Amino acid sequence: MRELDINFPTCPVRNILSRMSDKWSLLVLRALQKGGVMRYKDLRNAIPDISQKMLSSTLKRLEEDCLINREMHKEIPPRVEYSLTETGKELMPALVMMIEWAREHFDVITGQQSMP
Amino acid sequence: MRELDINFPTCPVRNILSRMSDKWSLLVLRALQKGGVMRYKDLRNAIPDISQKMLSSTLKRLEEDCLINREMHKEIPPRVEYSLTETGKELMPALVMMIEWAREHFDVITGQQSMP
DNA sequence: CGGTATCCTATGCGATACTG
DNA sequence: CAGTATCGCATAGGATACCG
Repeated sequence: MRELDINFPTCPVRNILSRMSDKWSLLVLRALQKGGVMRYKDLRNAIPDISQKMLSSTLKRLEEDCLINREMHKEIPPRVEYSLTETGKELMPALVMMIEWAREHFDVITGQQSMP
Repeated sequence: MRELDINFPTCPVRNILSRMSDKWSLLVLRALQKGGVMRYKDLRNAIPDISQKMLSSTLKRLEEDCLINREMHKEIPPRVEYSLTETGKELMPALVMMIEWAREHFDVITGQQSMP
């Protein structure tokens, strides 16, 4: 019951929200939820317009934040598999709710003005 | 059952998520959920480190997206009240879930590395 | 295949000053 | 009180080339 801390970066809400507020993280998480265990290339196919650079850095960030697992198989050619961690999976209900909400209200939200 | 559209900006999920992925929108929505009807100054107090410029532009964007109401009372001095629309309120369960998740997993997520 | 490294630019955002 | 207007910068992110 400490509703006190509203300062960034110690406030959990501020801190975590700031990690989600980038262009690709949520989309990568969603792709992994739908795809299960996925390779780097699978993720590029799932999100065609993400650049290599951004996919790499997003994956690294998510791994550091313990939201995804990265399993490296030392073969030739190399094979790397990504999947959600338990922590990551526990975020999914909230993310799915946001996505459902987005689908339901898309027309209202985008109706009045244009998205550049 | 059209799971096909993954292109921005026509994909509802891509489109809506991109609107949420800024520094302040979710925090403003959360403040309005906790505070109910709030004036401009109330919001500045609730989020002390937001600049006037960003609060203004965030509010304008949220209003255009039909997530908040802006009610202008033509008095002197002026009084402007902000509140969540029905559409905005319907997003709250998902946002609250994300916040709960953030609180529960804050330690795990921030444990390994430092947040600059 | 699964990435880095480098360069470059658009823009999100903050600070400050001003206004009806 | 509730905002604009203006300036300036840091950085998120794209394009391209290269690597083990």
